[in-house]
Amino acid sequence: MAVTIKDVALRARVSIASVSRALHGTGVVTEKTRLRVERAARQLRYTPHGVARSLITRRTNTIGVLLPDIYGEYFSELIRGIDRAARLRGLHLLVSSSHGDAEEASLALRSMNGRVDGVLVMSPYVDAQLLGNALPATLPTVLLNTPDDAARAPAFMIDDYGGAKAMVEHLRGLGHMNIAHITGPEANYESAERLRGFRAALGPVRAARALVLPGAFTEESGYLAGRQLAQAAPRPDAVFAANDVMAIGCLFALTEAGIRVPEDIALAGFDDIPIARFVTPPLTTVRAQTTELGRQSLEELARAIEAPDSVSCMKRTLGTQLVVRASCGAAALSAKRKAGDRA
Amino acid sequence: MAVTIKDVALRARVSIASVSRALHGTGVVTEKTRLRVERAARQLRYTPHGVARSLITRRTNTIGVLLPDIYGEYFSELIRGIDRAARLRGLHLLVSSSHGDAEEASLALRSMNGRVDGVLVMSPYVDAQLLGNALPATLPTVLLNTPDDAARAPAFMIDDYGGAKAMVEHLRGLGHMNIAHITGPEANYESAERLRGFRAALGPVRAARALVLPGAFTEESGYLAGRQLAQAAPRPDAVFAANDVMAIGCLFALTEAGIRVPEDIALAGFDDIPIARFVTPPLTTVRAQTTELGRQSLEELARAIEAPDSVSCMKRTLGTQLVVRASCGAAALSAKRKAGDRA
DNA sequence: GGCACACTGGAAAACGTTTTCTTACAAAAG
DNA sequence: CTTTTGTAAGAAAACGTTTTCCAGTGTGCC
Repeated sequence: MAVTIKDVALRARVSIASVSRALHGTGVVTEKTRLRVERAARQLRYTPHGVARSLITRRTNTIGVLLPDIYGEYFSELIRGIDRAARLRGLHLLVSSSHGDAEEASLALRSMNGRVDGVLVMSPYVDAQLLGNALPATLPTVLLNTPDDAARAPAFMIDDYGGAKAMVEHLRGLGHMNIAHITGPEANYESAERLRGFRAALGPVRAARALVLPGAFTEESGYLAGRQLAQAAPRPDAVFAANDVMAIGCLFALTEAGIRVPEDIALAGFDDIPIARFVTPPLTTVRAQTTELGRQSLEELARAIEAPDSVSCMKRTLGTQLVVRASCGAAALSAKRKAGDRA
Repeated sequence: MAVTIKDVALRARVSIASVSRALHGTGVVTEKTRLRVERAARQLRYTPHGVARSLITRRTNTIGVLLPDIYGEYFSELIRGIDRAARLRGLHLLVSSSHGDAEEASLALRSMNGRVDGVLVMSPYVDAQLLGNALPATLPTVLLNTPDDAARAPAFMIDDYGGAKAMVEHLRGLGHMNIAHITGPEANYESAERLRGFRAALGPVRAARALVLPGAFTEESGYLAGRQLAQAAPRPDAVFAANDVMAIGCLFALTEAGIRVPEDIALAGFDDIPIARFVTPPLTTVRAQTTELGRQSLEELARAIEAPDSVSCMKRTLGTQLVVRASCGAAALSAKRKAGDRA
């Protein structure tokens, strides 16, 4: 049986109230009793029972994090941002991932009820509407990259559309005429937005003719798409993959097939994961502020928890940045950038 | 104010006890009252308060995960293994990372007290002894890759020593005489074990002469080591990096310096992260069963929670596997393997 | 020396559940 | 018709804390 506050009180020969006061620093206690309590607590190795504590204080110091997946560098970066900000505020993270459908996500959300002070929800597959029913209206919530029309919670987004558009425009500016696209998973919101940006940059006519290969945000799917590209006739002169890991998988398939990047075909990705600059050739990509997205959304959530009244339901879109490296064939520019890039 | 069981009881005109019985399926209730309760619960959107629930049931269905870091593909893989197994068992994950010193880790552990049913601790920097004081003796614990002499908890390890030794022996077998090593962080247990394996494979004389470059398990540190290697005279004919991301950083630096891999210098890593096979040339590495490590340790913890008496303090070492790809220069063998590798 | 006052520490309520114990009621058996 | 048995539902205890309220003690002032 674990040692409770009662045991400490018994040993220190004081009431449990005094133990609480002495250990927690709150309330006034005599120096003498404080020492007695502290000694007893130390001897018994007493640690307050977190659950009992939060039941009465109505604070768990924990925030729930609902993610579609947890796998790969992208989520690693995101969680890092969340984790850092949480640590800074003394908050813990209750994570829950792999939520294919609304049913599962809803269940996970319900089971978090009363165990967290707020939730951070990233649900690119499921509309926020459906999730709404799962969580009590009072629970502070912040959405990440989640399609939500009737925003009833603050939401943070990456400018998937704008980033993709800018990248494709950049490729066009380099003289590439025939640009292919490797998409993300079908029902994914971000994936759809990036595809939309791709199409917008091409214009309706070219977009209709463009080669669009289905991917799944995985190295494997990028590799398979790369193999298809290697055999395509006519072969596109540029490929824009919806994320970096697919771009890297694709790069490998192309290299394997003897197709040179960027000489024979230009390549670009999205996200700027850390490894992107370390592949050969270094990957031109769209920098999404993934860590920052995690950080900001947690900060906003923390604010919402502190002051539930001032919740603003604002929607904030984080801008992206074109990162030109060698893989797109903008050689001169790339060389110049690269020097500063690692400084 | 959130809706509680009392509100449901009031609305359904039954006692709170009946509400609990009706909703939870336990105990006997009349069909009529069950329906009444269910209707009331639905109308009020009642969700049980997790904290209150676990206070009385003495079950949180949550396990604490203490990691030194959360960043990068390695941890991503590890967490994936843990997460999957946890999901299968209906367990939640309370993660806590970035624990440089024993103080921090100890604090994190204490704050988990009473909020988790057990803890999974990976602490390659801090001896388990020091951690011991932080957690109540009764709390089920499983250690991962943590140095622990007086094992008082089940422990799972990767065979860092054996894997490194096998790899270096492989490199020697290919005819490489002068093999360099890029280490992990200084105080890290796994890093030390891999270095030990490296030295053992070389033998004392060669080991003393070998070039050992300090790294930090990051792409950046691998890149910097690669730059040093490029300028080293005499240049080693093989490099064994203590993990894959450093190997990839190193590969980039070498390529950048016009040094060909594997023609001019052979390269090998450790971990077999997913991206390893997609760099050019594909990376020869030691496959550590990272996901499996996560899975097995969680399963063991779950067992320990179910049956606290049968806790065996066993120490289990997961074997590694040599994955020969092109980067080490074993071209013929590599080609053969590669075909099956992706099948 | 007596009274007010400051201050310390204890008793008890509260948090939202689950579960045990008890009660009430109905049906069956004598 | 009375007693027993069985079942359903309510009352209350329990989980381990924090915190409010109150009592008791000692000190300072008149």
